[in-house]
Amino acid sequence: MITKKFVLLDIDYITRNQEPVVRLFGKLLGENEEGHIIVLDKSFRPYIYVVPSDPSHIADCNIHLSDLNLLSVEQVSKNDMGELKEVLKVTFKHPQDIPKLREKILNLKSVKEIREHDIPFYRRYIIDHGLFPLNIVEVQGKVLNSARSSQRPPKTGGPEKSPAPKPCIFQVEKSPTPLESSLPELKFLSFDIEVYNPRGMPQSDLDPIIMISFSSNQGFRKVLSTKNTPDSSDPNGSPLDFVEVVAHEKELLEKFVETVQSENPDVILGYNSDSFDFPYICDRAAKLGVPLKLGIDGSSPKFTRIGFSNSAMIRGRVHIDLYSNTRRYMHLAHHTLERVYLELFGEGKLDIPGDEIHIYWDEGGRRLEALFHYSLNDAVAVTQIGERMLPLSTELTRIVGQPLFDVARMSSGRLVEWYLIRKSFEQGYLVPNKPSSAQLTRREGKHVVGGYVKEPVTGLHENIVYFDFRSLYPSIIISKNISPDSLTSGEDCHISPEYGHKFLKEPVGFIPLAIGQILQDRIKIKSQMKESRDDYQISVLNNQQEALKRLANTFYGLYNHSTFRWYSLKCSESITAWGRDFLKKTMEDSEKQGFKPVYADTDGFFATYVGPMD
DNA sequence: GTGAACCGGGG
DNA sequence: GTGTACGGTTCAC
Repeated sequence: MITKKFVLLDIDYITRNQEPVVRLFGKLLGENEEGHIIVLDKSFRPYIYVVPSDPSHIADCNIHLSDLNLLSVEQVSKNDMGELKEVLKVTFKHPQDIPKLREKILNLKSVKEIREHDIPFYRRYIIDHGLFPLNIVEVQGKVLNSARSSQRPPKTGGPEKSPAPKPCIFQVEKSPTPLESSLPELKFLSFDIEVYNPRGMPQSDLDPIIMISFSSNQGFRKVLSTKNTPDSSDPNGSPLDFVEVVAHEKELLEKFVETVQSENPDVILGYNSDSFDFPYICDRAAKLGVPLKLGIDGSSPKFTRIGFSNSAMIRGRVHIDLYSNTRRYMHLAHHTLERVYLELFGEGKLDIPGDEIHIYWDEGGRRLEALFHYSLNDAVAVTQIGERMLPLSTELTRIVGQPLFDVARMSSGRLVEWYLIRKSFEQGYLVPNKPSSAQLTRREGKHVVGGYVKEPVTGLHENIVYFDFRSLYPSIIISKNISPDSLTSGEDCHISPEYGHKFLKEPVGFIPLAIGQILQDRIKIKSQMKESRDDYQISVLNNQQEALKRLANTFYGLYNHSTFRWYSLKCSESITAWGRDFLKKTMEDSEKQGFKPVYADTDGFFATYVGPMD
């Protein structure tokens, strides 16, 4: 058996002989290795948990299940909200059997509820195998094809470029194992398209793509264009060395594909590329008959629905639309590429008004040259923004353990949820179900009293100090053991102010345990940062601790998010009650120390220092 | 005031 | 795809 090591970039499954085959896509590591690997694993099957109506007659439940076309049913013990339960682990032949059969199973009289029936198969796979995307994975098995073919499509002119090696296809024979992780450098390629738009916003059935520009984090820069500036002796050359002229739009798209293949990036970056660039490219390529073999497996982009919008997936690579990141993490009124660039780098970006692009194009000469610069500049700006924003997403990926593609598109609440789903697996807990629409309506109707507000004392205050409580909420959850599985009606417990909700002192609840681990990891990383002398390592560690901080601070508030699987009104009310209690008590204490609070709102308060009282 | 509808960003 | 965002603002009554 051969061993291969790679960085896990992407995961999916395909169906072969009606059976699921998981594919792990990675960037190869190690001596004499380059390029990408596709690992095939045929050994994993989907499953759900079934909670019986009558635990003492769990065998009846098993009999009823045997009528369905299942692979196996097995009795297991799981912790459900602090209570140990005997449940059935029901294994199916194919992931798509689950939506087909779960209603039938739920409707069986002997079945009380079904759990973990909505975990996508690829996510289940990496959780159950202990794999983390962007970490190093080792597999043992055999190479199915290691073709290092140097064939390339017929040349259409332009500078010579070495083709990327074809991916190594590998059959797993032993379960993949994660290795000690360090983050290998990822190659990313940004791109941006320009479209001829005499009627305002372009329409993909009418308006051609005229330019595509590229920028990588390894210095590659290029603009492909279907028009040249006239002041060049060579009709195919250009006075600008980064411009490559092609004959027509079809060739432009073919060159686009070739460039992605030869640059062979791990990550593809765009700005609004989920809803503009990729849909537009796909429409034009379909119209002109250009195969968009952008994926590692030669596949074309696929669009997956996330909410009401689509996301473009390039299989085996990671396509990230930085617009979603800037909207999530930068609090600006607008998130145009120009505005975001200004905010991050403090300088303006070369800009051409969108509706004038066709004018610059038609006019040619200096105007066209400006358009070349503008287009390249956009791609370069995307690379720079990526270099600034991605480290947080890559570390969140390695902590939460979901693919970078998903992590880059998830709210921090969802990140926490997937972090907890993995923790549930590790600790033998059953994951709570997503709320039904009826539960959602009920939850949305309930409102929790917010934080304490002290109206500001008017006037100009000097010697202002701010007492910040935001970071205190995680500590409240831990110190009061606020967790749905800790709720009790017994004795010897933490009792929340105002509401009197009771929480067990022991054992540590599922959520407080998770937050505790996050905070401990963060402390450990911070001390490693102090010891390290390696700048790259320090920056990675810093991103890790930032990611952990983000996760820890997200927990507060989640108990009151209607879609959160661990939603709990009692937990939510108790946090704010203890929060108000702490805030008021600390304000009182501060007055004893010579401070005078002038304004307070939920997370903290402002005070002036007036000197010690006599 | 309140709930529904719309919008973002891209050329 | 073991699927269906989100939060802020404006609109219509």
